[in-house]
Amino acid sequence: MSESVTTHVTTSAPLATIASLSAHEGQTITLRGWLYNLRASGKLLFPIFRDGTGTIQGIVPKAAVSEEVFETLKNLTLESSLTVTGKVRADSRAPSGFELDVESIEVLQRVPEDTPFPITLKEHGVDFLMEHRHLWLRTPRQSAILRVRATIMRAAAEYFDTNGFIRTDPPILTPNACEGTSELFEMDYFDDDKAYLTQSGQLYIEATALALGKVYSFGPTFRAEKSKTRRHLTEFWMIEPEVAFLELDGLMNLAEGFITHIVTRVLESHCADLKVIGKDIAKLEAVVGTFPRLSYDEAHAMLDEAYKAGKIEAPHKYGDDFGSPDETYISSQFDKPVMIHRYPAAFKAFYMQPDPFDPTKALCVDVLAPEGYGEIIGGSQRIDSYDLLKSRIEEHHLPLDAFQWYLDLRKYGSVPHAGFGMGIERAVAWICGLDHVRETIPFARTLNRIYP
RNA sequence: UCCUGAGUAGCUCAAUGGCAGAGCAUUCGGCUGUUAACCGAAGGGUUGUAGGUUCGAGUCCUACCUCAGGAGCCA
Repeated sequence: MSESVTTHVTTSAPLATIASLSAHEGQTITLRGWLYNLRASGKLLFPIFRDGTGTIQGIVPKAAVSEEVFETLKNLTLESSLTVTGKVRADSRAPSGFELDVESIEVLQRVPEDTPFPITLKEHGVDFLMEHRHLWLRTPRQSAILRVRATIMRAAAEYFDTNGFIRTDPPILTPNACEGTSELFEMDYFDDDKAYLTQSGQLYIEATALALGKVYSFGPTFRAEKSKTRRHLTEFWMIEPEVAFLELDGLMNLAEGFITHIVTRVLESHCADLKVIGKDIAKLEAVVGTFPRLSYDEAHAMLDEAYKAGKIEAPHKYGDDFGSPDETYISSQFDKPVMIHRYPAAFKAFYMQPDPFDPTKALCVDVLAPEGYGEIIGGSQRIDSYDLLKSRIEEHHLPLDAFQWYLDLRKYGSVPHAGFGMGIERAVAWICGLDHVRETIPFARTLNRIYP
């Protein structure tokens, strides 16, 4: 069983973090963290410590420390918590450029031998790793991903905050099934009522946009889709701007500036993390700038040519939505995100404004991430006519009384307005170059897993 | 919901229908510059579950369970 935790620290050396060690060269400092790995070569030990900011290798020659310190470290188990004091020394042999000449160590909690830390440095299967997600998070790659995620979320909010947007978060609990109940999580809401977890705050932020002009929301959303792919979670985070007096072209400019800002921020401070994760930084550097814009018709023509040239297996039928292989082909033709606009209105959401030049098309845009990561942004200009919106609600057999408040927005000073939503996890998967969105969030919720 | 694949030691995987194996992890021993260290040794098994075929099943058959990848749908 586990030994007791002691928190007293007997050293007088100043505390430091591993990420800041370059500023402490030649100094004796104390780190608080965990034992990440331990190699031994007779009377010389090479413990690797981690503290959440990085890892550092310690050097422990038997002759240089007390018998107690040497024996304690020699027999220490992986992921035991500790404080370690030593002198920071530059060393060209070290991956980070620095090593720690250990002077003393204090163990807070020693991991028992009979229950060793389950995540080893060797490979593991997906099921095992997800079952131990709470411990998997400690590995350098997973920690790096979460640091990049935090920057992406901060940069996303920052872009709107510094451009005159007001954050107005919509409710998580919603009263009615807006677009069909099959993909909604349902729950009891007192007495005889039902409530549903939100699958998008869009309708609500249309209301706040008409109150405040430029708004955005940022929070978790839920979809009970029985999707089992590398791009799907049942709970994911979405950031959604909504702007009064904005039309489709302006919306595409907004999306372009938004993504460019996020990528720029990640490149500014996460090259080391991206290297640990294994992402090709050059591919991210190519993203900054203007993005190609294709109409649905142009994208269809591109797929048509690709099929005739034998580059894709199945032909794309004009009038149908693009499938996953179609999107992958289109995005592979560019090294930047691609914006595809003006899809046929027939398979798009009821609230999308028709194109005045071709009412069979909707004024909408999807942004496809490079490298086959699929749709990261979906947005549109919204219908601003009361009569048109009402008839669309009826055509889609949606309950009119549930949308009365939404129709009110077209009754009291309606204006053109537009917005989009970006799924954070897909953006993180693309920017980090991950195989699956389950690694982009601390605890992924998927079709088959809700533990831990 | 549909299609495909996989379940064997704590983990990752081997094993023509014929003795249950390896690497890593753990424990013990060795090694003063290791980078997933290395070398030697030990312990560790209800082969996903239930039935069936067979002299004999991890292996073949049936059903079920779990997981993974994909399709559809979506961010």
